[in-house]
Amino acid sequence: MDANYRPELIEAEAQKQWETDQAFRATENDGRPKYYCLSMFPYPSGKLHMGHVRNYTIGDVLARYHRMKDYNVMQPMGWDAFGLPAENAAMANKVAPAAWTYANIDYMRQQLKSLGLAIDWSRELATCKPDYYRWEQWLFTQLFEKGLIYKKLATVNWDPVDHTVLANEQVIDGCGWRSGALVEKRDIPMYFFRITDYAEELLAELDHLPGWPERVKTMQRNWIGKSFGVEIHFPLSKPAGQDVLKVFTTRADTLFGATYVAVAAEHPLAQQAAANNPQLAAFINECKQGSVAEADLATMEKKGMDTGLVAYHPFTGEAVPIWVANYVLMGYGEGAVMAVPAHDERDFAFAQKYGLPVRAVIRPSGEEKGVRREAEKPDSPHASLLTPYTEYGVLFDSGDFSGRSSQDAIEKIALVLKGLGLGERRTTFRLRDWGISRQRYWGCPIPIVHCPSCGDVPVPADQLPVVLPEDVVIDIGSPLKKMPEWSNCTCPKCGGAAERETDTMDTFVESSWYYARYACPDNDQAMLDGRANHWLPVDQYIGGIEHAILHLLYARFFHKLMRDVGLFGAENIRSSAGGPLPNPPPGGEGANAALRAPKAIDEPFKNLLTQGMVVAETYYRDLPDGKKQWINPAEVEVERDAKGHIVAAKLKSDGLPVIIGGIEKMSKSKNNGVDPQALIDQYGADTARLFMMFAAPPEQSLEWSDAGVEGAHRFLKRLWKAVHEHVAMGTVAAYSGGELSSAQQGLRRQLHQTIQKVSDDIERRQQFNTAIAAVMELMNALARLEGDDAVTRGLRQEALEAVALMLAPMVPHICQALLAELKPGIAFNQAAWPGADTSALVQDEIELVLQVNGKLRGKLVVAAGAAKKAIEQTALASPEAQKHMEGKPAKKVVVVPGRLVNIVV
RNA sequence: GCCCGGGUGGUGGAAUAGGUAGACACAAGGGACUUAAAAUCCCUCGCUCGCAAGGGCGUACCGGUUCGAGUCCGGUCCCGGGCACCA
Repeated sequence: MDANYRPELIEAEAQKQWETDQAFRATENDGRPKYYCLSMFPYPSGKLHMGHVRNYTIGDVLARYHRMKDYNVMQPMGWDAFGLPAENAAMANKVAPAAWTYANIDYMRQQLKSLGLAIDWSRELATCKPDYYRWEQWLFTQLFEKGLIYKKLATVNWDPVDHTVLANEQVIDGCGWRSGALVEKRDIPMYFFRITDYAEELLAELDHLPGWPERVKTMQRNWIGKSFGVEIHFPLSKPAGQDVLKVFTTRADTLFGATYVAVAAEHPLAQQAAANNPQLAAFINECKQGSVAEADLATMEKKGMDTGLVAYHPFTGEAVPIWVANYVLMGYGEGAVMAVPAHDERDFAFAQKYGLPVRAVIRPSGEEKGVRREAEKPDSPHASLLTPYTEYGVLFDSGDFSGRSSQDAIEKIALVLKGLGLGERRTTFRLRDWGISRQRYWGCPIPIVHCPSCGDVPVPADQLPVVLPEDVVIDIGSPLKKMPEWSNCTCPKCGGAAERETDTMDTFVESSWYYARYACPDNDQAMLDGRANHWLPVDQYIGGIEHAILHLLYARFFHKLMRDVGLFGAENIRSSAGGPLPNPPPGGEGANAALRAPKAIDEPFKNLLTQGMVVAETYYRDLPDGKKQWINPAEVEVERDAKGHIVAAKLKSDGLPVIIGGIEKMSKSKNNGVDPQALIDQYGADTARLFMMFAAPPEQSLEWSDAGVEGAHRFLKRLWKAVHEHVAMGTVAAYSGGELSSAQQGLRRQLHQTIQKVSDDIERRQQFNTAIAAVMELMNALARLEGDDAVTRGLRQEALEAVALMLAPMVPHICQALLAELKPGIAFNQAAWPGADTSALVQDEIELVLQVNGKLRGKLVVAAGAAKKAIEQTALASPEAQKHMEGKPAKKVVVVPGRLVNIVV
């Protein structure tokens, strides 16, 4: 055995062996229980970043741990290969997106391999390859036939200079990132998935996902946003051209406080009023400026204008003005809201700004009386209302409904409105249908042919895939729209001249089903086969918390779509290409979960671990053109104050100051990434893995610092040295029984406690930093164990074997090498996880904490099985207790078994 | 703006069901070894009063519940994630 730890040698050797042995290949015909461990696949952006290293190490620890626990583990890897960055890179470097992407994949695959991940590479897939997206197109045509996909107008960011649609991230302060032009909203036709048909099920199934973090489920619930409200019709006068103006509200109890109605700029009423009102037309035009992102809409200044039209209150018949407001969105509900300034923050601010009346109709209910400000008293003049009262309460000034509670009034008002034909109860969802059309090139072509006589015709299965041409030149806009040789075709239905759809799909579509395709990536006859039934659901999914809503919701939705197309049924073993579909379930798509397949197949991810982000300090300098030059932390030297806080920073190369930009997620745009390759090259993969797992628990965000890496590396060196020194004295069998001194007994107890803790930390808590800390403590204790007698050496052998096994999921290369020295001939990949010897855990005396009035005053040693009463006596008699009780009698004595005694005087 | 998290020593973090706050590391300081340095090993290390023994304070801030609160409840501030075309 080499006296020195040489990661570059042992890692290369171990990886080579795993590759020749095909050690991580997963097969279905295996008697053991399956464990499908999946980390979110990477976008091939160029090289791995720290977030990847963290994500894949976490996944690998869990995969390797379960492998040692005798599960049939499948851990695949692939590439989320379509997307915007490839087009940007193409423009910047004059390379085709495909070539750029494939080169990145090759580089990053080699990087992943150098991390020593237990991946079954035979299942690798890339979403930009026709043999993958072909099935996405096939599913699209199936859903299209079933009516689960439809076309409608949707609003996008339009760059009027570049004549192109911009992604939200390409809009900076309302302007196009390249052209700098003021962005406009524009309506274009797009295809939509009817995710709202599944809203009920997507919501309800969250209650059956105990393996998901509560916060993710909460976020999804809020996103789906089921709300019970009332649709209210405000009658219109004849010139308005319509009979009623429909609004939706969850607060029908405030109806008598409605003092105006606000409609979206795109609302037909607004359009109509603008026809002979140039000022209004100008305002509506102004509303068209800016991005479509909700964060921008919600934070912009609330503006509005009176249309001059009025609607009539459904109960009082009073005329209320109709305003156009930029905060009302056409896409939500009816594109119109009733405004109740007295009981809604936003309406209140708007009314204040434009001098609209405020009419209070809800006051706090009895028990809360007197808590509220004077201004909210029912008899105070409305003008003095300082803040709106937005809680539920009791109605007043509300006709027959006065005196009712809010909840009661909502029911009653809905009922009366219904009787009048002026509204009814309605359940709505915040969730909107998923628009998937993208006016971009580097994505999966939408398999639709536009025929002048047949309309939108899905491409038949035998003509799939619609292949995306890869040899193209990119400038602004999609080249597909300028390639008649690609888009001209014949109609599959009538054979006449037709044109292909030139939009591609949202890249979230590819990532919504890749987890299933890993089961059978080689099947060229069907999207999925029986192997998907074997492996699904994913037992453990690991990925960034930033995917908590969109990706995870879309993947859940797709799972249900695939189920309802019959891909998980018994019949899915036959070719699904071109085959007949099972009948759609009766009564709509979302309504009949009970009629469907067993629960297990309703959700794709059984357990979810959301890792926090890897963040780092950012630094920049302002450039003369107003832009920022971001500087990598590696090029910056920081100055700290006496307390260690960063006070100033300067560039190493010129010594001049740079601006500290705060801590942010590592990203290319902020140039604050730390290249993991340098770390791996210098210290080896095991050090990188160990540091990543030790620095923070997986769910927390991890602030990067180079300093800790050294420590991780030193620990591995100490571990290597400890094994080397032990092995150099000759082989010895692990301790298996016999008399032990109390120090030996103590060490052996710690060893088996550590085994217990590490198992629990990895399996249940998924908190690897404390598992590693426990092993470090054990190693520190082992270093203090003196003696070279046979028993001590046997004990050391037992401990070192266990340490090598316990650390194997985190640092597999070194553990394989150490185990080979400790137990020559052992097959590392068949090594089993160690079990704790419970007989070693027994203690006959335990230490308790002694408190007087909740303050720590001393310690007590009592027999392990001592009765509460006896412990109480011992505690009261102890000198520490006597001293701090100052002669006063004990009012109460709290004994927490195994923990503490608290004497209250 | 809305939804979801987080805030503990100089730093990363620990405290798992309300029960010893600071495990394990990093950095720093001191020492040993060395001609010297690196490496390695040993010691100190929340703040504060005290020669010491031993006190007091302390988990962003304010208040509450409890014998006991980093942990639970109410409010405030700050930081991060998401907001439907970044992935």
